[in-house]
Amino acid sequence: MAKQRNIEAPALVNPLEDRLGYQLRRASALLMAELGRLLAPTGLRPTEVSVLLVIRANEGCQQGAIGELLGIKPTNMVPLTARLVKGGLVDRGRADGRSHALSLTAAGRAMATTVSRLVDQHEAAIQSRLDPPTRDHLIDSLTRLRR
Amino acid sequence: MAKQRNIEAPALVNPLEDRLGYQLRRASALLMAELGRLLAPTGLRPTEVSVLLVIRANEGCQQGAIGELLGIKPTNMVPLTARLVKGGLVDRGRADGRSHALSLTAAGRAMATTVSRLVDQHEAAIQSRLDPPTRDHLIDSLTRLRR
DNA sequence: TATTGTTATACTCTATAACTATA
DNA sequence: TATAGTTATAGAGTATAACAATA
Repeated sequence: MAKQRNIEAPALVNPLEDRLGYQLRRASALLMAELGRLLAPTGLRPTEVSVLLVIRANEGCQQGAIGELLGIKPTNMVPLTARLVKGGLVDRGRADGRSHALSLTAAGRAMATTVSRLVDQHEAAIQSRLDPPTRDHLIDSLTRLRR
Repeated sequence: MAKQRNIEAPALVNPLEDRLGYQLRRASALLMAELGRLLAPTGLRPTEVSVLLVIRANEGCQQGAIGELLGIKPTNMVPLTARLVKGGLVDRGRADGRSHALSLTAAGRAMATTVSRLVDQHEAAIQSRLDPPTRDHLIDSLTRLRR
């Protein structure tokens, strides 16, 4: 006799499907995981990469300013920048007795080029799932959502 | 003499502004934090709430099926459901010697009503920042992004 | 006194590996 | 042998509180 299986196995109703918060969370988690895998060979995590790219765009900026820009608390910026400094990617100059002026080392600039390319590659992969005007509208909506 | 301050204080350039992954992550983090604060008085976290609502919509479903629906690994479903059972919100019946049939207790049903209302309230708050057609388009795009 | 960064610590969510019990 | 659930553990990211050093 046949095994009578899977007749309604994946037939669960998802009551969260039409929630923006839920879809946002799922999509974000998926993309961050993808990006994480893409960045893994560089030894950097997505958050570290974001800090590295902000420093490249703002040579000599302060640690706290980066955190403010990226929504990372001062407390959490400490191990983040420490790891970049330890990895030889970032220099911690002195701006002031109490603040650091962060800049990229030569290795940091090379790494920034590499990871920037990987991020571009990931964005391109996303675009293959979404037509360009939809992508732009999406970015616009998300930015507006955050104010 | 005036203190000559803040002349270029918040003037950092954000090179990630036009990245979908970045905006998605920031928006998601913001919304989840908001929802978390809104849910705090109930003693439940966002993830637990999502499980509770899935059980309400699928009485008697299995633990693993919920995880599959929500993208939560079996390993992580364990403490999640354990906490709901311990809180008297969920009953773990037996479906099979090896699987559990999850259902809501009376308290669980009441709690589901409460948190469902809070989630609705949060979604409404989001909508006030986004016109309805934009919201619908956003949900559609996010859902499509995930396939 | 306010600012910048730091330490210590805890929480939430997720991830891997190895295991038990049942089918 | 495959399936459902579990245990132990680690990691990434974020949070609060208390503190030191400098301005």
